[in-house]
Amino acid sequence: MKKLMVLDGNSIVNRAFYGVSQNLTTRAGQPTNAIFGFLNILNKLLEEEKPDALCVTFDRKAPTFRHLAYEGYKATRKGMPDELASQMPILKDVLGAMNIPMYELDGWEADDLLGTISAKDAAAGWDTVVVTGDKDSLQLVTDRTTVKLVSTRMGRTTTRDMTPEAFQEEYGFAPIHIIDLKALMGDSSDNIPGVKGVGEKTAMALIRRYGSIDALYAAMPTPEMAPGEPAKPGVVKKLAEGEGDARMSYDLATIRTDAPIDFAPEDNLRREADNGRLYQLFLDLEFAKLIDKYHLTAPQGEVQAEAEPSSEVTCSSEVVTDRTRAEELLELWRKKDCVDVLALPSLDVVCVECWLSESESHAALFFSDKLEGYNDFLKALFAPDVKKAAHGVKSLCRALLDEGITPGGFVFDTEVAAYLLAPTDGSYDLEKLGMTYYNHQFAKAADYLAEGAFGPLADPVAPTAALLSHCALIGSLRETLAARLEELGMMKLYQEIELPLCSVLAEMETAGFLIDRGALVSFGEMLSGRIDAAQARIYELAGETFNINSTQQLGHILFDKLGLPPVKKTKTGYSTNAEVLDKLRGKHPIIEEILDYRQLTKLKSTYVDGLSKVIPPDGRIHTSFQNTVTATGRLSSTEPNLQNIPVRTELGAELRKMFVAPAGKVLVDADYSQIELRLLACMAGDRAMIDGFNSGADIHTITASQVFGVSPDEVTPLMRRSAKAVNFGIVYGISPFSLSQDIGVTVAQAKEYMDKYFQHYSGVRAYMDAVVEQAKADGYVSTLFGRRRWVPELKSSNFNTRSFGERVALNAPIQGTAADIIKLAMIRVRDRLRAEGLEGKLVLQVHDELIVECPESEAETVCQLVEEEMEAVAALPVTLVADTAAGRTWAEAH
DNA sequence: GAGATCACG
DNA sequence: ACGTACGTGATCTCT
Repeated sequence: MKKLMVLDGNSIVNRAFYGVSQNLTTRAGQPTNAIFGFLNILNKLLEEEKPDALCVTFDRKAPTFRHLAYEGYKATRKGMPDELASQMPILKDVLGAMNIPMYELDGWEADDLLGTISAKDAAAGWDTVVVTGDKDSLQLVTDRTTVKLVSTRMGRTTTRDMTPEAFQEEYGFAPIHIIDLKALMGDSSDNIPGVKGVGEKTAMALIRRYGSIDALYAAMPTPEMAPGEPAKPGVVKKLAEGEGDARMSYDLATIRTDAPIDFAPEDNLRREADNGRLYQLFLDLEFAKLIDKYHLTAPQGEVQAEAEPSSEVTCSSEVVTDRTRAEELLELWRKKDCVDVLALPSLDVVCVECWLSESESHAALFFSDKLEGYNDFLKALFAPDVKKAAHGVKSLCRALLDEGITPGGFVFDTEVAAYLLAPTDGSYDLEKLGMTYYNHQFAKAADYLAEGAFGPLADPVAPTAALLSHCALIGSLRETLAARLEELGMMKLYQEIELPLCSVLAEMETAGFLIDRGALVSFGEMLSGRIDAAQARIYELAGETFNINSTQQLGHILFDKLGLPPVKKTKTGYSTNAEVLDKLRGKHPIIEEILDYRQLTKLKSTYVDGLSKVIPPDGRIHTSFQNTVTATGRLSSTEPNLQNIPVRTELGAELRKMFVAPAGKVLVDADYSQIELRLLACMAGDRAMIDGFNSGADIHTITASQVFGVSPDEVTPLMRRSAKAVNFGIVYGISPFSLSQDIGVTVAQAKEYMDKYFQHYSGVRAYMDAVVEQAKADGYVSTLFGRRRWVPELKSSNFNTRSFGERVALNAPIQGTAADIIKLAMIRVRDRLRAEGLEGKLVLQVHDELIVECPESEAETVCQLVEEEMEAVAALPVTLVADTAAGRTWAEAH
């Protein structure tokens, strides 16, 4: 039996577009991710299926005759984003060059073409494999036609073969009856109305039972029949009223098999690609790897020379062992706009590449043990008068500061640039960026980072080659990423915030935060005593010993042995988290003990023991600030995390007394008051909320008074608490359910609070709707400073994923703008401290809070300076307010 | 390595 | 009818 594979072109290209990194582009900025993804999927399918024939269908536009039948049909489908649209003609060129037939027809959708093709195949005695990401096509499944469902998750493509058996297994009825199912439940994405009031559950049950709507309506009761058949009376009523809708929906949901196309399966037999044309296209698309994979060769003649300009580039390199030569090179570099620098974290080895002309580059390597006066060389290279690009400027600055060198002159950071362009990608190794942006596999950094890679016993050839190629890659990325930042309007954010922040962060890390080791130790001893006591009481109450840290064992004791009612389940068993235990409070004395034990062990292991491990001899804890991690633009803090030191409970807050200033100095703590809520007011342009803030009173009380319609002095603590929960929830894209959980009221009450809230803050409601709509159209959201977050989840067909996308779209601009603002404040505070010759230095940032350590004599000046700079970052309809205080310990200053 | 829990804004 | 708040990092258990 011969087999034809037909691809639903639009569906597959969409999967590819949203499944492959948004940042795959050519050097010129033409996006190529959808094409790349499409070809990968195609290759995988060909290997899997080995079909005799192959073709692709594309949509043209919504069918006009259906518009006449039902006006709303397809009206809700949005056009594709520009980044995808620009790839479509190129993709069609590529498929053309691969000699793969394409079918598209004005007024006909891919579905109908797929239906027509599989029908004609079957008539000709062929088998068909329909490949699509769209479940609509499942009705085509027959003994002759398999539908291969493609899904792309996190760059990985998975497929599922739907045969009649597999379909029956999953749905409980035959594939053709999916039409009947849709006739009842409708399909909002295709504007098929279905029967009003009948959802998926009801429809599935009915179709499983009756098979089709014809059979269902044939079984509908006459008035004299007993109630309860074929469904509950309410449903019967809806079915009866909706019969017209059901019949019309049935027609709308039916895929046609009579599209007027000339099609014969044998016209689509696999053919060799047009080598020359495909080579040129892949070259233009910068798909070097695919050229290899398809064994394409350059066409003969002039094209070849033009196609490989890189062959004319000369790269030379040298190992510098002589001071005079080093000086000579430094002098050359001082005249350049930018040189690319790659330094090992140890600073033992440095590679600098410099373009001498358009076609000639030169790299110089420096080894600490081969160049005399190496430290002076580093000092000169990293001075402000040599303009440099590097990958990970913050870490490099930190390493230099630790060597006593004050660095400057960084004009580009490829890591930070790549992060701004794709803040959800997670990591930005040079090797990975080489693949993302140039589709080329570079050597691994591990080759030169390995212990002793350049040691006396090692063969330096491989690590040196890797080092040189990465250094050159920094140069290429610098241009590619700069063009992209410019194009997306992020250059200012990059140059004025992210890049200067690198050295500020490095200084903060180097400064560190002094900790009172003695106090920490005795706090730990106290905790140990209380933990032992709590543990003994728990064993006593449980009647046996067990590992309290194991949720599994704890769940067994609580719910099986002691018979307490399980409140919630997790994937792996009973849930025993604080929320659950809180609900069980009073039901058994062991609960209180466990909560207590949890708090104590958390403090001991994460904080006392955790922090003790990272206190160096100088007594100062040096955290690492991560500036390329969060999706929103915030910083994070690791090894240790100083951004989650306890404060909310009395015992936990004890820890903040151990973060101290040295003798003669104090800590100045400044935090933004309600910055996210203020930003929400500004970005939404909500008059009521703006006025609320500008009145200077407490925002939660104001909100409560407006929402509950009482004067501010009549607001009860409960009213304020509810208003506060709504205020916070709004920023996260809350639902009434979660709000009700949070403040312990019914869902209905929570909904009422939210309705009232939106009545009074109508601008906030309008803003929330607008921001989500905009995000759906653009594929991203942005902050006031232009930082972007891509939100591909909004396109998901999965309700939960899509809802998550909506909440992200609401939250990211607010959280991200706050992050932009405090970053700018950090730069200005550092610059002012320096300009005014003060000794004070930043030691910590905790999202909306800055901590400066300074001499007692500077305390007042620094308080004022920090407050001024933090408040002056942005002039907005609601003024930014920062509260400051000074103290000997963090607890005292906060 | 994944999942559960809990510390922070 | 769904499933239920955004962003992080560290520690512990268990497979």
